[in-house]
Amino acid sequence: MKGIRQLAKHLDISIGTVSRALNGRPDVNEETRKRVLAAAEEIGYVANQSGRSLRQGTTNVIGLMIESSKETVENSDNFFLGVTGGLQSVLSRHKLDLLMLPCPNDEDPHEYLKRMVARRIVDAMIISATQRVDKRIDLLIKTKIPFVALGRSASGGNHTWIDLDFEGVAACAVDRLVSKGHRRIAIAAPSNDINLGYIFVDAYRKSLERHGIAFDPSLVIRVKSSEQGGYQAGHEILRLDSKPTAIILIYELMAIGLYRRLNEAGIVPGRDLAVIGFREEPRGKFLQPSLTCFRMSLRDLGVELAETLLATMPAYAEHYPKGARNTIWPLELAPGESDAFSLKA
Amino acid sequence: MKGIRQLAKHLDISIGTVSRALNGRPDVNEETRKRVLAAAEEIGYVANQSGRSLRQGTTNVIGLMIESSKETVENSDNFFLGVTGGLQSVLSRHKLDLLMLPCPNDEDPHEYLKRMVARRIVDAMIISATQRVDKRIDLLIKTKIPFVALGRSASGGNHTWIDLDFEGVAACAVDRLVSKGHRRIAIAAPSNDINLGYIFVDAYRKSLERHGIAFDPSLVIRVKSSEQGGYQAGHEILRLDSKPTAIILIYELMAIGLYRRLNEAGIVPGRDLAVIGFREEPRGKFLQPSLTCFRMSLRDLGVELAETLLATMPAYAEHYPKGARNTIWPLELAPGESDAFSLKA
DNA sequence: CTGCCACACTAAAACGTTTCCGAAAAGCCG
DNA sequence: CGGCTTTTCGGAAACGTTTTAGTGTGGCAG
Repeated sequence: MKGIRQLAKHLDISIGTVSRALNGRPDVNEETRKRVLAAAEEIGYVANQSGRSLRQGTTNVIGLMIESSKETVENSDNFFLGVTGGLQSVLSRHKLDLLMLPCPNDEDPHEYLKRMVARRIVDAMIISATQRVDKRIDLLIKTKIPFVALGRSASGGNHTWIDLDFEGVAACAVDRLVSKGHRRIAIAAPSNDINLGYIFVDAYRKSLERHGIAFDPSLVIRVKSSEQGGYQAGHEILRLDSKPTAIILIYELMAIGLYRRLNEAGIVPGRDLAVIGFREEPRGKFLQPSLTCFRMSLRDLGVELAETLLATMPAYAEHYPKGARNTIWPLELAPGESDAFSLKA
Repeated sequence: MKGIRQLAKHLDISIGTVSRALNGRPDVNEETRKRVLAAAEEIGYVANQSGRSLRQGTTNVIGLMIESSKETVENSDNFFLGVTGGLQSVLSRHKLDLLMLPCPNDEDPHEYLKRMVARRIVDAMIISATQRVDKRIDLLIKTKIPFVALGRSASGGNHTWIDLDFEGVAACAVDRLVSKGHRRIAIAAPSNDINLGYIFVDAYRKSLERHGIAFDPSLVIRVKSSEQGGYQAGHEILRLDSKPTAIILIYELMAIGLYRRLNEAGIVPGRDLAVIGFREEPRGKFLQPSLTCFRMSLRDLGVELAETLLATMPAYAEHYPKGARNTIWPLELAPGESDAFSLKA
């Protein structure tokens, strides 16, 4: 005999009472509840999740879908591991566990998600790397599974999402550089296919125009968000007839490759070319020159994500008043040496 | 009506037959099987995992436990995301799915694993960051759950593990530096509390002695495996009376901080001090000077992990003959500029 | 004293699936 | 044609839990 039955037998109580005692139901004598809890602890009983979720239709598990494609791996750095800390701190308060679902890179994310959802292994989902138009969102809406997307998307009506403040970052970077006298400002970003690439460059363009600076397409360098991409960006810049005096990187790791390429050409970043990165990692300030970039707390983002998600789950919504369905997550400027010089005076 | 019942009704067949058809059992007419498969596809039926695993006692899910503590996050970089690719490529052949279980950093890993195991949500486990003596291993052995540990451990008798070839790397690095005329070789590693720190430094010491070089404790710099740690290591070196001519880093990111500190002191890495890193990342070769370090395929490691794990699972062992229970994973030297100079002649 | 209610508990149904067992049909052999 | 095996399927039990409905107390108000 196993499971709750064994526990019940051992206590000479019906299994129903044991279950209610364990789950904190009101109609059980406090005295017996204590006995049950003690016995459970002693025997080491933990409810079998399959049985429980079969009956309840709920699993107490939140899924976080991530993509493990090579591209993503290189770029995401420890983004997700950082975010999980914040996620867990909120979820654990509700006895919810977090499961990361890494989509195989040879499988269609949509199909993978479909399978995971059909299995009924999670109560709610967080999906990341949302595309401009993303079938996964329609799927989740159709199956009525609570979810929140990390990354804005145009599809599926008004679902809940959180995204980084790319516009704010681009605007702030441009403003800062312009105030130091820069007029020719390059930007390194991925292609427009990736939502982020589109948004970032668009915001950059608008900011330039706000300062009355004409948008020059040749200053938009489309490269991958990696060291390799940074190196390549440096390469592209050097080939321009009319070289920029500053460059904005969409990802902080790119600075490593950029620095390398510049050094090879005898150009000193932070003196001959101003550089601003995007998301600060510990390494940003150890580069030479240290990188001016934008700082954010991955943990806080995780907390926000979790709270937003819980607000969409009927069983938990009461504690988390439904705020804005769409959140723009701010980043803070962390000045470094890489753009310290001024062209003025 | 839902689930398999609906499907059976729709086909006017008993649910037992539907189930057997779906699961590829032999005692079902090929004709009816086709009908069932077609109908399932059309309706979009996927077996409810709770019901299935309750009955079968199996979940078709492999758990990969990772720790999301701050320290780990900073150090692991994309180690796990890289490994999952290889893991999945093997597991998916057996219709097994991979689940990452990120242990909250405020919870005891042992307790967390205990909870996850008790839930019966995974059929087997991969645990990482194993300690020198690790309670989790005893737990897994006691509960008879197939598992493989990423990282050697002394506890629990002879369980299965895979670990990187720290001895080989340390020996190779020392040999290389000595052959270039270096005699005072420093090493930056975490404390002996962490298994890795102990093994690495021990292998380093033995290699030195093999060359008849006396082990000098003052050349062992105990720091964290991060940019910050690298910076600090540089700081420590500069304070030594008798300075080393070379340094071995246990982690490639440390080079960024080390370079920074050296540059601040006017010391040029790769000319005044030879530097060898550990695991190569894309960024290693973009550093200035590019870092000599050791290369490995995270994906291949994932494949090896998966195959080793499957060999320990009775249901799959037939395809994966039980080889060595303990595997030392080799790394390959990738020469760079950081140790290119020679002290000889 | 009677009716009512709250309390604490038991018994049993239900969740969705797989699998065991048996039975019907069909084919084969003598 | 009778007995045998093989093929194919249906019925029902089983997995471990939660939850509903019901049962028997005892207290309390009328």
